[in-house]
Amino acid sequence: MNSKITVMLVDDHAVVRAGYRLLLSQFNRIEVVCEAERGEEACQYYAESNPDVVVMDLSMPGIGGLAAIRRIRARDPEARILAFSIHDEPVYAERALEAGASGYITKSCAPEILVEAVLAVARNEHYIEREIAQRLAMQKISGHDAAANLQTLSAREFDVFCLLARGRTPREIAEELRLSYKTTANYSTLIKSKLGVNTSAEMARLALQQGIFKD
Amino acid sequence: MNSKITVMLVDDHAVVRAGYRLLLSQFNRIEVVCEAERGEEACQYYAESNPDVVVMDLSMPGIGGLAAIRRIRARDPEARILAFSIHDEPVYAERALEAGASGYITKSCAPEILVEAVLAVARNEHYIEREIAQRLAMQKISGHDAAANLQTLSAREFDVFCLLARGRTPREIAEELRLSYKTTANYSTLIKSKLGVNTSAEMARLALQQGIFKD
DNA sequence: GGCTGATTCGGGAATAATTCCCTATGCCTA
DNA sequence: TAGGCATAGGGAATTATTCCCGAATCAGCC
Repeated sequence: MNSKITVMLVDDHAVVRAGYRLLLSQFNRIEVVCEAERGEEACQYYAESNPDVVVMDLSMPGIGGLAAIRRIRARDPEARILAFSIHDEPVYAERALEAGASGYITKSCAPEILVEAVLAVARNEHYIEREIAQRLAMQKISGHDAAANLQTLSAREFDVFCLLARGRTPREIAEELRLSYKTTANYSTLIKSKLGVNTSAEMARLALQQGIFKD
Repeated sequence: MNSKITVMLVDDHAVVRAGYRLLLSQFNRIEVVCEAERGEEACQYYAESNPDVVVMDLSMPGIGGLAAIRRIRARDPEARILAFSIHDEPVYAERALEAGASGYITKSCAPEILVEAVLAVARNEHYIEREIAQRLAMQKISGHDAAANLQTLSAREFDVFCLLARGRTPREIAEELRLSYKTTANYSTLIKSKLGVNTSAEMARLALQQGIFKD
């Protein structure tokens, strides 16, 4: 394999894409052969241009980056995809790798890291940004994944969860459910710990993501 | 003025900055003379290198892009600043222009638009991305109510609001924005009172309703 | 029946967060 | 140049949160 590493860029921001293209093109072992700005396009173009490496942004309109990763990998289990995201929360890396990405780096990284990661993924290696990898490892030990853990809530816990997510305070909930304020306060702590969140704002977002409320 | 247009890039993502530099450097009328990765740096470097145009990302740690715009304009009312943001919600454009930016474009735009905008701002013109301008205009006409309370927040208050709504605690926000924990705690109370909410969960729902986050 | 385990409910006490009030600085405008 | 905001934070009283604990209830199951 003496030929160049061919790369497809997937990012909904055209300027950003143009920047990466220039950045990668400085290395003559790398050639950007294709760009896509949405997940659907990425799947289609992948089949056509069959690049060695896909550099995939995760947050895009339409089917997101994760779905695109899954779809590409379903058709070609050998596909090597580098997730390139603005999010430095380990949960995003987790999802990307589960979906079939070979690597995960954030846009906060140094330019060299992007190149390094592309080369690593092209060599069929995994590449996860150092800091994220560490935080992921820490989480694995204490193990929590909020959405999955929603199911672990008991009936009563779920009642309290809904009200907390809707913006009620433990005091108000106690009155509404005719419980002691101590009870709801204790539930609040317990629920947060079960879901692996720190604030009621996170509960609200979780509830909305899970479609527990209509608005 | 036959000389080049000098540009300072401000963005906390090093890769992204490197990409823009390459992108802009393709046009020989433009020269990137300076980069900064935080608002504080931007203010300092502006005074030193005195560029024709500042391309400023809005979301950065420390003093955000808005504060940096304000600070630079306070010292040099002639400063020409192009806000360059990932947010396509009109409220962000509004705030940037209020702060003294001459233009507002998003990272979703085509590469040519960035160059076009830089050139326009250098000519002392205003440049607002078409779609954003239209949506801003529509909002002005229909005089939005729900967002009315949000508009009463000051720039800094809005920063803190966004982070609270995203589930950060005042402690975390203090660290992120390099403020005293007392300050963010006080802001938290003030914001809740201004918005007429009691909990961070309500803030999260408000923010989602207003489309301040996409997920 | 009696045993086990989960769920529900709440008290006590230490710790942390929230709130209200106040100060101080810088900047902007009248 | 005085007044008004926006910003930043200290002090102190009040509340909330958290962790640890005990008790009742109810289920299923030898």
